[in-house]
Amino acid sequence: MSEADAAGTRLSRAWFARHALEVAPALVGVLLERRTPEGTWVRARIVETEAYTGDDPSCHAHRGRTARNAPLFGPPGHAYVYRVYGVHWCLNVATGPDGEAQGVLLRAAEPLEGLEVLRAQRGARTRDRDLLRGPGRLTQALAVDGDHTAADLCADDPPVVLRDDGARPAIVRGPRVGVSRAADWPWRFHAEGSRFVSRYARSPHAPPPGTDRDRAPGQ
DNA sequence: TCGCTGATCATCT
DNA sequence: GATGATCAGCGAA
Repeated sequence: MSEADAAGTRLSRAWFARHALEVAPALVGVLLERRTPEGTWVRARIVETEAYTGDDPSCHAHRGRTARNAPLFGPPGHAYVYRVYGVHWCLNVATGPDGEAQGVLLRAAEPLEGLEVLRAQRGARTRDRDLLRGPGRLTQALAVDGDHTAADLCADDPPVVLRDDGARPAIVRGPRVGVSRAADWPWRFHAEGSRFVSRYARSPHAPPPGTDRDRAPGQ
């Protein structure tokens, strides 16, 4: 299947120029596509996302703009890729108005096409369920790394294509995974019943549930 | 399937 | 110098 054969419409910059809490659930069910160097396509359906904003103590941009987090400030629709634990990469998409720090982390996806390509990246023995289950696994399988930060995903030939084919899975909302601050904010969204959603793990550094002093604003 | 542990380094204080 | 928006591998249940 070529890009021209793909059903649905690519997500526009205007689509991303909304609040992260609106974009994050809307991204669940969206197609995530990556063209290999050989010209074949890998396709997956996003099943899990998390929202981050500058008001949020766990957001990288909470303390202001730095060289690393600059892509989070926009323009919307640009990638923010960062290294975590010195080992893995995480892929975000900037959202909200240009100049405001907001983004959505892509945490997990269900592989649809090009499974052999994903296995080549992740290891031949990797179970299908684990190919894209988790933000670090997702970037490894799709060969996304720091070279892609600040890339415009709404451009003509982006490294990663986001496409809406009309799928509207039921969405579950809950606390985010692995964050040590604002751990109780229900800013994680995932497809109900999906086997490809990452396992929920509260950060070992997070305070006990219910003790966060900051409450999620307006939610 | 769950819980635990070490790996490993860019970024920021 | 401390700290993670994580993962693989292991043993236990």
